[in-house]
Amino acid sequence: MKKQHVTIHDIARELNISASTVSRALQNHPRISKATREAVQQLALKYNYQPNVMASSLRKGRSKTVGVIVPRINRNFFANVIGGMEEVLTSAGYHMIICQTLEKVNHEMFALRTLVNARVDAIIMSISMETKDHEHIRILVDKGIRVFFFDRICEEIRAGSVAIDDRLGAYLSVRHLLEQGYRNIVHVAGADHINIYRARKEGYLEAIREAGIPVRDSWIIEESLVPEGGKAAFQKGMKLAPRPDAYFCAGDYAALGILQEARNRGLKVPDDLGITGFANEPFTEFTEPSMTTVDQRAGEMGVRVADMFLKDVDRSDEVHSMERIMLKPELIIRKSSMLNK
Amino acid sequence: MKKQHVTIHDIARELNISASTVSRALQNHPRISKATREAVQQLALKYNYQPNVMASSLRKGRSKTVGVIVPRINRNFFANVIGGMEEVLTSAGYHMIICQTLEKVNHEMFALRTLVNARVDAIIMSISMETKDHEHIRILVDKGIRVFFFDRICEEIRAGSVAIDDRLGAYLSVRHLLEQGYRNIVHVAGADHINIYRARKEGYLEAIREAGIPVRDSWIIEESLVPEGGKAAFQKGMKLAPRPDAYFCAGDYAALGILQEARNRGLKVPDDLGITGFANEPFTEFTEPSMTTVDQRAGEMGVRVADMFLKDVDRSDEVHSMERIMLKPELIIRKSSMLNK
DNA sequence: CGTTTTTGTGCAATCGATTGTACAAGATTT
DNA sequence: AAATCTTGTACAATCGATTGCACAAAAACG
Repeated sequence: MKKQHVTIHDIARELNISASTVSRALQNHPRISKATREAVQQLALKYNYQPNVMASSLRKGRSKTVGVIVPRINRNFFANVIGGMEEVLTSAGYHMIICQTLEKVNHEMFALRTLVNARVDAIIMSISMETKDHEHIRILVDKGIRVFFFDRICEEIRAGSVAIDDRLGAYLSVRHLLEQGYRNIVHVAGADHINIYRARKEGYLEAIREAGIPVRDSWIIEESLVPEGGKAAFQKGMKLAPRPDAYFCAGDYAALGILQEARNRGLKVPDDLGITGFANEPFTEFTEPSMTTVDQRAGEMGVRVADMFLKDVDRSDEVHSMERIMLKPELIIRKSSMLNK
Repeated sequence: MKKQHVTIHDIARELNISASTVSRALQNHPRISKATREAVQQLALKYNYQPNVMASSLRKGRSKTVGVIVPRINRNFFANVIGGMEEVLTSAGYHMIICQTLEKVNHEMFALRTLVNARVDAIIMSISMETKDHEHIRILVDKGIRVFFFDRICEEIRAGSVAIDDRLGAYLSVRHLLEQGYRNIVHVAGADHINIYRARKEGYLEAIREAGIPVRDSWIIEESLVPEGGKAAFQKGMKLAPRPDAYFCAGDYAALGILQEARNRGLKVPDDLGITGFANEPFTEFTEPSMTTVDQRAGEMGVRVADMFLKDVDRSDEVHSMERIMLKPELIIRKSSMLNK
């Protein structure tokens, strides 16, 4: 096991110059003579010198690291966002430290603390399901820590964010159902305190109103957006009058539950029942029938929020941006909503 | 914007003691009097003191950070492994820096360099598809950098690893097909230089041999394990005699391609054709018919490899472990392979 | 009571890179 | 030729935490 790392001091010693000269030579400082500069750079290359990031970070007060907080890494959407961020950040010389909250607010607070503690240059996050109060985030923003949100953003806090237009996505989806001829459309909604679910509900309402259909509160069923939630919603839907002929779900997994339950009850999709989901989870392409859903452009979202951070980094600390980007969602029409009339 | 961080010097000044005493007090050094210790700890609490990780890392020569290299973060399997690692590492006070190779060997080399450069305490990786030569990894191991592999391990290098028993998984899957009465089983294989695909092929061969069926090379079709690869394999299969009655695919996406192509050709699954995949991708549960596959225990794999690292960290540098853990895969039997004879 | 041991704390160096300032030698100006 | 400017480099402080060593004061010992 050899000495692990070459330092500027090693190079300095070998060339009989000072470490500061080496440091400057490596940065192409104009005051360093061409001869010295070249000698240093050559030797650095020869020894494959790599600056110690920790030392440099300590001195410069920035770590070239971005903290990322997501509810779950293994959720397709988040994994895709992270993938997008990674490509951008890595090529800009940044690292990502990733934490998951598992939807718990105390995990979220812990993650924030450790990231601040690690002196990350920014935190990019999507808030947990449990997070209703945002004080723990606001405190950091007030301290001058750069925070960016994606997807599940927090409107009360002055911070940059990237999300898709959930309202539009929902609106397009419901309008599509209406165009197909479905009339009695139930909305299986997510928790109302999360902005994205609220926006989806609003998009639903907008489309329904626009079609001149009266809005009935009992047609909005809030459930956990998992297959079981979908099944529960289906049960509740069975008791409604008139009988629903379509379900617009705020999540694909809930839509899947509806699909399964409909099959169990002998209802044919899409003929007896139209179903649309939200998120374009990979499985939606392969269900029988394949499922209409809304793509959230996860990869692009990651790229955009990472870009936003990078643009911001270069500015002075005082003008921390708070641009709010909204991506257009894409309605993916598949068989579960195609009435061939 | 307030001063961002409290340091031991701030605490020292306030208590009129030296920074070194503060440092020791915080570490519960026995030489520090109870009175001082308590005063320091109280003040630290009051100001919410958090040690500067970079400073401490620089001094101690370890960063409390683990580098993770995966082909793609957004692949379900890898996202799950990472999720498992995260839970273990975070609660042990470690961070994860994540890099993806996108299956490119030059990305892999770049990631290794930046991670070494970031002074991570270990690198946990799954090698890229393109990686055939392992010198760039061996060099690091020889330098004393701790490397652990998971899933796509590199047998030539002395390093700890966690993988599932791919051979067994394949064997169980093919034996299951045989038990169901399928005889002419084609194997859609992955790239042979990747250990896991080789192992799956061997498992297939073992089951076939055990059943007393002659092994025919043309029945092993190497393809890219995506739906299109599956379709291509299906085409090739159509030309074989006798006609295959089942496909064991080294990946779920290829199995999906076969399923789709079979449907296009009017073949009924599982009656006319049995299909099994590998990986237990989420969608396999929802295809029609649902797909038999092998679960790779991704989350557990992440937990185990992270644990292996943690156990190793505490030991002296000289006895770097190279335990090789093999997890038992789980055959998930679903409809695509259930001949109800 | 003098000597040894223990206890509690501070000093200063260290990790490696960065950067303001100083300073000498050479180049340019007047 | 003296004064000024430019060029090239080194010194030393800094970022914040850690740690070997020194040393004084207190305690324990013979």
